[in-house]
Amino acid sequence: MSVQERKQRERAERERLIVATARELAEEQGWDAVTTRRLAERIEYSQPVLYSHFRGKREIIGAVALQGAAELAAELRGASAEAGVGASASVEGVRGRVTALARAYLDFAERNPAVYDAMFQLDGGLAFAAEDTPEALKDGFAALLETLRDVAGEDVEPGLFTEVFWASLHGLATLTRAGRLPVGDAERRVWLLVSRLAVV
Amino acid sequence: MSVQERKQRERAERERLIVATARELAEEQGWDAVTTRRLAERIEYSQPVLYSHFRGKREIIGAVALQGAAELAAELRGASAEAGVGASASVEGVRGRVTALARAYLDFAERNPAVYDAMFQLDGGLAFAAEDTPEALKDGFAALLETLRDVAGEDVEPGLFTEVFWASLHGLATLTRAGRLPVGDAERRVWLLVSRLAVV
DNA sequence: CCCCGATCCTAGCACCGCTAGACAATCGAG
DNA sequence: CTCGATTGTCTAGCGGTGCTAGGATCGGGG
Repeated sequence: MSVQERKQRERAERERLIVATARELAEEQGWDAVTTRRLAERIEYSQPVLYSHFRGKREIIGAVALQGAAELAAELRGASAEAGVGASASVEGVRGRVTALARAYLDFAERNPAVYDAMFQLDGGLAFAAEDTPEALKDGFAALLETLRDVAGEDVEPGLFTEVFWASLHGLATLTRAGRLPVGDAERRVWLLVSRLAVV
Repeated sequence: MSVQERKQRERAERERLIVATARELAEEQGWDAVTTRRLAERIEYSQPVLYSHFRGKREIIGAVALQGAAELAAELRGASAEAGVGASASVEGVRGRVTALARAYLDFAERNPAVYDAMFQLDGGLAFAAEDTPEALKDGFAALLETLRDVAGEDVEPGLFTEVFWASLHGLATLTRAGRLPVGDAERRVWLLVSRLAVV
């Protein structure tokens, strides 16, 4: 049955190709340019093969979103850990980790605008805050929670605090990218957000 | 020249009808359902008539967005003023006004999801944070600023503070409406945001 | 070796935003 | 009052979209 295994491998490889190509195309020219025709042409197959892997365009967007969520979670953990070496429990140490976390989040959104759109602006058909939420999304939230739980304050649930902090970051990310906020003051906005919301 | 004036009035009336119908249709069935064909059918004209009033669909979305911005600004001022009667300069008074402002903002987004999308999620072809930003949008920001300037704190520019506060509200609004946040805790999130960000 | 099932593509559906050009209604001049 | 010009509106169509039915083709198993 080795031949079937090979086919399965090739099929999985092609699926990765589809997702990667969709992401590339979206980052290059925006999601509007990601049509099933163009996508099919780039992977050098006809349109219908897309539908043998995904139920439709929404599911392709969803796949990109999932991939992005995993990357975002990893980057958030990396940034927090890197900022946490040395003075870990001190006031400056904790605040430094939170600042690094916020910066990493906004940085990700700026460097991967199309992926960020797939995750939060477009309809990728993904469930949130429900029991059938994909693991990668829950893990992204968890990555935030791990650092933010230390600055939620005595009287506030860490989960609730994380939601609010996340929403603030999300607002900054989207409004900045849409040109709704002046570009120069990004760092000052992060400082303000962290210094007010985080309790150390 | 009364006949020309009448025609001009009728034309302006039809333009209002287009915008109002687009808004209705969007609130009823979402912006995806607002196609030029359906919109034309509802106003009982043919498609090309739309293009004699607007450059394209984007401009129609933009018109709905502007209308929404004016309404939002009015509601924000109303909520702040209503909460400000009586104890205006006290600590509880100021915080009450800010809380009312935040609630009014989130309430507007929840009651008018399609209009909110037109303002901030969709491309209505509107400029932001630039010199040619439409008056209604600048006025919306000003409505926030009027109340928030009192809680920015000594060391923080009111404009910067308003940007951050606004971004937080925007994040809460969009994530809530996309089902990305649990529905029950909205009030607690507002309380947390106000009590941490606002300095009294 | 040949058949049959899996795999892929061609062709097409209904819809989209938008526009050219035909047609009708209305206005102003003689 | 008539007639040409202007204004306004509609029909029809273009190139594009997401998606799918049905036929061709290719390769493994009996």
